[in-house]
Amino acid sequence: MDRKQAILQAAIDLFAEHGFNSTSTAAVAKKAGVAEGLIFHYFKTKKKIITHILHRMIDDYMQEIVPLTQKASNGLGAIETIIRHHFRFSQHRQKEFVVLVRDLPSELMHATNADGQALSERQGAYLALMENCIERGMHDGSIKATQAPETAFIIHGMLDGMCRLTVKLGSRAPQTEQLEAQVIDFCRRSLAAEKQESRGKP
Amino acid sequence: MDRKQAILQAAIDLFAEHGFNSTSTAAVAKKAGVAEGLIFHYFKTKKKIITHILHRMIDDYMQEIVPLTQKASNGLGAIETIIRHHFRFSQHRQKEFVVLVRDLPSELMHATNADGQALSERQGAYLALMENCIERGMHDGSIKATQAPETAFIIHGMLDGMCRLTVKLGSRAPQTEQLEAQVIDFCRRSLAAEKQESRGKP
Amino acid sequence: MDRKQAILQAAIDLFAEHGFNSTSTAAVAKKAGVAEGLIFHYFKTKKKIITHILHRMIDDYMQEIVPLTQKASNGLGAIETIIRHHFRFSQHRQKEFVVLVRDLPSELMHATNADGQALSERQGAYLALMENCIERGMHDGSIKATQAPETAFIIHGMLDGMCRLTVKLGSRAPQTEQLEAQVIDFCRRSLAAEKQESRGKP
Amino acid sequence: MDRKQAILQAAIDLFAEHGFNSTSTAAVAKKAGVAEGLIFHYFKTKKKIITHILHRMIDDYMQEIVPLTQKASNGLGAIETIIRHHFRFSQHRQKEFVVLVRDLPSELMHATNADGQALSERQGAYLALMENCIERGMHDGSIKATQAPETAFIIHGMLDGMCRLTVKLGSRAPQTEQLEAQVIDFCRRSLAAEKQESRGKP
DNA sequence: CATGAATGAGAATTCATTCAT
DNA sequence: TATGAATGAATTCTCATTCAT
Repeated sequence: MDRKQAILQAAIDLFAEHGFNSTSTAAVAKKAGVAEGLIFHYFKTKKKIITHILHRMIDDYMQEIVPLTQKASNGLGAIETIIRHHFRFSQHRQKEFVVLVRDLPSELMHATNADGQALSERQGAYLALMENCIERGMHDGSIKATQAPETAFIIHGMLDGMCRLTVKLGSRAPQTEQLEAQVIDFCRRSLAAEKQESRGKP
Repeated sequence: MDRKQAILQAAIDLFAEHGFNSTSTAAVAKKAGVAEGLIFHYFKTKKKIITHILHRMIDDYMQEIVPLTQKASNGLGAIETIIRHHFRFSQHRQKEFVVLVRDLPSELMHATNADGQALSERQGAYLALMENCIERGMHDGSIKATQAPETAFIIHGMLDGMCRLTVKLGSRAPQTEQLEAQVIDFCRRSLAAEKQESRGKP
Repeated sequence: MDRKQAILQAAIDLFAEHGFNSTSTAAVAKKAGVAEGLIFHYFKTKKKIITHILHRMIDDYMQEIVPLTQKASNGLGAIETIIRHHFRFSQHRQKEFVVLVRDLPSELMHATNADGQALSERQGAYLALMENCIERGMHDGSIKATQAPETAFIIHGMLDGMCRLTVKLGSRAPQTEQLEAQVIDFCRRSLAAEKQESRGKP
Repeated sequence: MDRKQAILQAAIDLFAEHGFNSTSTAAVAKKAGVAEGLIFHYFKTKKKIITHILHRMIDDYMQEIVPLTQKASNGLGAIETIIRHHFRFSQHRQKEFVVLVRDLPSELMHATNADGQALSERQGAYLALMENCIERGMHDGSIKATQAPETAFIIHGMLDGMCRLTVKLGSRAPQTEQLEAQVIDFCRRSLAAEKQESRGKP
């Protein structure tokens, strides 16, 4: 009902399908059923439409994930929680996620403007969260000794990269459920601390 | 000297710096020191410039990596080789790699056109190579039992995703050398088969 | 005053003088005193400008001619009416007529696109009207027995061809009034049924 | 074999199919199997290709038709000969004829340049020939009293206009043979002098 | 005679954005 | 808040023509 929401939804649909650059504000207006001028009344520029979408999504993501990691029993569990949540979220808000992986880098993330900086910060917050979980795991003994920043970088890259691959490959990408299980297994094996008591014992 | 190469080099530089969409053919021509028309004389369309660049790079990549994996002593070693080669190659042909991770997905990989399809195929070939190495590792006992396609997808996603993150984060990304070591360790731990001596014991 | 009409008028003038292909949209905009973009705001493509002009003219033509033929006392009179109206109309809307005979065939009438098809249909309607008049004349005894489609084709070709010749020859073409009289005479002699007094005699 | 002829033939084919303006010299060169530069070696400009084609065709036309009209038994027969020859010629050299009716007027016949003038002259010669035949017919009693220039204009327009209509309508145009018979009948009835003595006599 | 690389002047379109209503 | 006419700069691409080889 809200015209502003109609614009946002139309933008998400079109950006996901054709990409940010290939979607004109005229097309968004038409799909939303409003005059083109109204878009600029609400958002000032075209770029601010997509940054609005992405900010909102990332904020929602973080707001959900932070308490979840806190509830996790230990650091390794928190990482697993992050992965599980990532899959659930990227399913649930699929189109917005496609917008994110399609168009984030191309020209938005040049930290020269305020919007780019805001996105950079959120990116950094996400990496920091993961680092914290890893460090927590090293303290509580669930995660083996490792370099937290690099490891966070690896896992973040993995999740992001798989999203892009999924978009690229379309139907030729693996099934989500099986993939999720494999990813958790893959990371668990890498991260889990050795259970030393079993070795030492006769 | 060769005008065609000059155009390609200018395109790589500019696409890497500003992105494909934000680079005009006029800018490429100017940087290459040729008339704009010459670009179309050689490449017909703007899109064909970038696909030419990417095809060439991916072909070089594959031509190098395939023999290297064959020389590896076992499947796990082959995967390690792929990862090492990936880091070396992405350093060596940095700008082209940036072009790849910035702009590949956005509108090029819609398999509706011939160029998009060619890129899809190469993508598939790369995944297939990785799958083969994983299966080889499962046969020779170096890699634990796992689902090859999903695992290949994970590692491919990881390598690709880290490249993008590197571009996004710029100087805030981890050092390449340390990252490479961590990635290899991360994957080895996940993939390596359990040591068999424990099993053999009574 | 109306910007759209200004564009149309400028287009008619320029298309008539230089031909469709040799007239740039920039020239039309300049002559109309509007920004070039406005042309595309209203007409989407350059081709649609000319098809709009021609559709409008042909529709006006048909709307005028159909009732006139109905008022004619017999079939032969209807044909004469068509010819007279043709001359009047082509004088009155001279420039549009020049656009029609200059540029209609070249690339517009390829029935591959919607615009071309619409023009084709109108062409067909005009031929059908003439055929009807001829058949009507054969029924009411004013026109001799003949093949209506071929005869319609001949007269249509004649009117169209003379227009083109007029454009080509410029001042060396015959005077309109004398030509009109001659054309009517030419067609009357061809079409008129034999005088009946010889039949009526004992 | 002759490269020049190959260029001409390729040009005729392409101009007939796509029109003069929509055919690039590159396309002509490709179809002719020669380098683009060679076209300009032989013809200097693109326009001169089409004028060469049309001049040659019109000259051939006139060279054939003049002796034929001289052989005709009277003026009316000469006109019939012209019409018959027109149909035969336009069948025999169909593609060149299509080039003529498609593209002649649009921009070539501006008598501002030498080529345009040459075409104008040939046009005039053709009209003069027809006028002569009509006057001859009026002298020898085969053609009724009429204005020769206007009548020549009508018949020329008719033949030209039907050609264009044929191109426009494609398969929906009448069959050539039936059309030819009708056209001759149409013109004969208009032109033929009344045979008054035969009626009056017992 | 023959090539085809190279040019550069347009051409049609697109589109984000502004602004009067 | 809402419209959509209007702008004008930018963009990709076309193409006849030239020229060194």
